[in-house]
Amino acid sequence: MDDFTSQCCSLIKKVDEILKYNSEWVQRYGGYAKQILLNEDDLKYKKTNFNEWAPLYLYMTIGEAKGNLLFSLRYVGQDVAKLKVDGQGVTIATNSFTERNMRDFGCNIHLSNHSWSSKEASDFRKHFSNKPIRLDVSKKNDEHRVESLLLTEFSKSDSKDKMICNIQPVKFSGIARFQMKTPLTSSNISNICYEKKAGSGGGIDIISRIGIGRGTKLCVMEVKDENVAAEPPRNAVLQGLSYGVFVLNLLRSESGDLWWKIFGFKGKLPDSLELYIVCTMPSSEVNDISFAEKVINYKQDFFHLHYLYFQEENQCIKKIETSLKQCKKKELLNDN
DNA sequence: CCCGTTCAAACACCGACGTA
DNA sequence: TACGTCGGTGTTTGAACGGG
Repeated sequence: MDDFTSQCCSLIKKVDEILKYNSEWVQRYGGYAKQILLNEDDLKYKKTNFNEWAPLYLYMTIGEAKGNLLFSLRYVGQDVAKLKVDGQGVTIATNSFTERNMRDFGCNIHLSNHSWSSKEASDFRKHFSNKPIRLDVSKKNDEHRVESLLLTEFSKSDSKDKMICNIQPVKFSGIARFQMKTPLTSSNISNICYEKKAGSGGGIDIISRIGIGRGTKLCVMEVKDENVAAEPPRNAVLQGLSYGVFVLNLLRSESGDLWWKIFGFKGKLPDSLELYIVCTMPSSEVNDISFAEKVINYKQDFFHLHYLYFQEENQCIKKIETSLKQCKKKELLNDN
């Protein structure tokens, strides 16, 4: 076993112990799952009342999905408004985002429960469809922006202008983008902590389904907005792996079959899972591919390690280099 | 501002594909 | 073989666009 693999194994063991020692998540996440599934039909119905209009995308937190079913509307991954659907129809409110909308996107439209079909709401959508330049120079939100670009790319259902195929992001009820929160903080790999407070743990950047047909696999992607020596790809793999250990524990917990459903699978939870862990970051001059296709056994399940290096251009993902073979386009496979 | 036109999103259906 | 999931195609619907 090479050094990196043994580093992975000791990390898996450590996270496994943390989750065993702090078992309160089992009940907590079981409760989330029941509430989210109870709300599923309501959420789908609410969505039939309006269209998602690029480049504004619908998001929902776990809290919103299990509670009030407010949609978050985001531009380049940043909250710009909340949508509410009730007996009165669809309404949009910018409430606490107004100031940042002005500061970051030059948007001076203030909405407080305006109708989705009102002139004001239409002007608001139009402002963002003109692709406003981010006025804020700090790159604080760049990871959210990059995540959003990747989600838009992976969500495409037409392979003609899709960089890679057979990948679809997991969304609540197939509708709202979300971040799968974990009870772990893993941003510092050498100091993984447990978080009891709901919503305070680290989130899985992108959780997606990969493959075609019955054997479609779940995939945890750890996204970085930079590919620099201080945060090398291997660290992203380790961070993704720590979240992966949580996902497998969740799927093997008493609410595992419910979460399998939430992740968008219609069939039975498999007896043995293959969970893909993908380091997802911008291409560098020499991309680290040393960990590609490593398989690590964990109880009855398996982790598969992969990379996905991308280039962007003009707010779009333009080129992807990946070890995910099942995602490669046919014409590219035949070229070899 | 209204209303017909145009365009993009959503939907319904089904074939391809890969797995149990 | 049966089944689950992605994506292709054609149609419907929601919202933008533009002329008057």
